[in-house]
Amino acid sequence: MVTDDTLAELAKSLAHPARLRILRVLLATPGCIGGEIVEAVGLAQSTVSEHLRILKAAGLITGEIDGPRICYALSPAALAPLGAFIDSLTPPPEGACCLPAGKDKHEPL
Amino acid sequence: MVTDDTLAELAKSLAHPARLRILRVLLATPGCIGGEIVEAVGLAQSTVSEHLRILKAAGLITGEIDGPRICYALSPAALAPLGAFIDSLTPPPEGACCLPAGKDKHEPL
DNA sequence: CCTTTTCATCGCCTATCGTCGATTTGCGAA
DNA sequence: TTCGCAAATCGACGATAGGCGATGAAAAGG
Repeated sequence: MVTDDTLAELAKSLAHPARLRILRVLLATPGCIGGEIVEAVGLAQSTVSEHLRILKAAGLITGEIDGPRICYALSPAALAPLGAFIDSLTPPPEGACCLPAGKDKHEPL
Repeated sequence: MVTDDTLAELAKSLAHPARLRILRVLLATPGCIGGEIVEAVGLAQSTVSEHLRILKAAGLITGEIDGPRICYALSPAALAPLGAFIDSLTPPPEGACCLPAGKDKHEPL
């Protein structure tokens, strides 16, 4: 079972344009990149580092030390619960919203 | 094209346990419910109303006026872009993270 | 008409987030 | 050892979000 709290944490980690951009950059870059992420997002190095920390804490990325730099890689599996939740929402309420029977809305007491 | 900003807004609307709970209640309730949502989430009515406003602003739910109450219904289609993004992330970086060739990491300048 | 019910909005307060510059740490190279 | 680079951490700031009670507005029913 995945708690709402866990799901919310996951969603929160995606709830910022800079973090989405980082994920895109990571996805588009096959190998290992270092400070190029900083240039790609256009924010201060410390800010990007903080976003990377958040993504790492959420399990969305992993960081391997590679000499003087750090190698970040995606761990998309961490998002599976969130994807499953979104999928579970997909079934639309086909039976109209309120009491399709007509106008006798809520029975009079 | 869906901008990172749009995606972030979508994710932000999911980034709170109370809102997830509201969506679950809406999903589990076939017809129209009113203030039962307030009881279900266990927060103050004004707080729930605010969360509902956020969900409505994000397009995740719709509200129809039905006499004295409001009929909320899911609009899961709004989440499609976010689901697509998560899907697009799914392909894992199979070619190992950093320079699979071995130890001659970054060529010496 | 007035009453009741239901939801939205308004202030107000606290907690968390996002951002930055500055500093510290870790590692390879000279 | 010392230097320089890359990344993380720290401290501080303003902005935003989340929570509440109180109030307001629309509609059904007597």
